[in-house]
Amino acid sequence: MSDTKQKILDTAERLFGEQGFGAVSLRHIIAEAGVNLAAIHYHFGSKEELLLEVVMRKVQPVNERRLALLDRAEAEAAPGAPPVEKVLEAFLLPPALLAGQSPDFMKLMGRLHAEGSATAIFLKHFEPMINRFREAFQKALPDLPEEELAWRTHFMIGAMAHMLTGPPERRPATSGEDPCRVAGYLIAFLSGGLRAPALAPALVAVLKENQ
Amino acid sequence: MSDTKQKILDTAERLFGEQGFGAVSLRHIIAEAGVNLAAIHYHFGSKEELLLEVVMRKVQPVNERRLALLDRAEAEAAPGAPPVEKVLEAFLLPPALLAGQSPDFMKLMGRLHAEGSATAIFLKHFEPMINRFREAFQKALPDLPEEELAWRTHFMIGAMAHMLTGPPERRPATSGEDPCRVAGYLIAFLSGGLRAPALAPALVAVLKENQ
DNA sequence: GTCTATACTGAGATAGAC
DNA sequence: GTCTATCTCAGTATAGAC
Repeated sequence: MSDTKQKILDTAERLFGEQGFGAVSLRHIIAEAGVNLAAIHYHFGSKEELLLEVVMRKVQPVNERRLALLDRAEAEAAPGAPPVEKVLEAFLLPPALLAGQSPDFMKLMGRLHAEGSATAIFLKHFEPMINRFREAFQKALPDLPEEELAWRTHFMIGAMAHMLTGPPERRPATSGEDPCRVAGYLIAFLSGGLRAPALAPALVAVLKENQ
Repeated sequence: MSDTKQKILDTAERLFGEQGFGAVSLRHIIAEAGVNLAAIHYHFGSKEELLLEVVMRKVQPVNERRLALLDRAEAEAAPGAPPVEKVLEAFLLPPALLAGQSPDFMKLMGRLHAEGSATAIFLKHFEPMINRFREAFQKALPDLPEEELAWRTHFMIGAMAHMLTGPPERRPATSGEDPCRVAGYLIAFLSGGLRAPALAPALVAVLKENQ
């Protein structure tokens, strides 16, 4: 990779992390990086795509670590399947540790997560990993209807994303601000949710009455 | 409220809903509303604050309905406290119904939710309601340590927000696309999570080893 | 293939007349 | 309260030097 491209990525990562995506203009970045404005568009095409590369550079190792932990859990549980808790651990621990190290960076993730524009590219990078985990959850919860498992996975991602990228002023205080402790809270919570009995038709009826 | 202000709010709500916040310029809005550009800054101060008012106008009734349902659940359970499921129902059903009616609008909520800037004002409007619900959850789950309950509430809000405002292409398919059914899935999931046993210290130790 | 200089279009914001 | 005119600054596009 060229030196210019490298400098742009490093500077953008720092400035985006410190001040947020919207607050940092391309002209701020080129001033600090000592490069030309057009170099950004030459190497990345647009500000959005620059952000995407900045984020992906840090997220890739997290996803690799997730898969490695899942591999290990499956090897340990063979010939059976690992329990929900172990799958959750593999999925949640790597990003929780990253969040503990660089909270600023996670705010950027939150932006990408909330934006529609980058979703397609985002999904492409995550899909192989997500699919591996979906299978693992299905094996750990064989009795749950498929549609309900899909929704529970959706809820899980929401809870995780909010924990990782949510605004700091809304985060509860934690003894020691220990990322492992918070990850533990989340694993306990999610395993309870994933293991809950499937939705009873009676509840849907009650909800319809109240609407 | 002046006619100009009303026209701006109505037009902004429609355009933001149809095309998203970033894609709609103030100049689009004034063209369709037939008002002057400066009128927006006179009445709202900035584009961000306009969005905030647009959103709040629709969210206020939802919060009122939440409190009314909680009141009713508490009256029915007196002299005891309502179970977690009933509290969740009061909290989740009103926004789920709104999301079913106007999915476009919920994407705007997602933006506010993800942005740091509006958080303070956002919080001020939600705090009284959130506090009422926090108390209700505490009464329904008297054995859970306070710190852990705070985190579980945080996770709950993340799961709800992701269900309501998440990108449509990531939402699982649902039989009949019934908002009550999805709300039911969420209530079943969250009551399992909230009722889960408190975090075991052993789990934290295991996580620390793997880090 | 890389990078620089410069120009273009459209955004949100504002001062001051009415 | 409302409008005109104007300002500043953003992201983007292109022509051409190395």
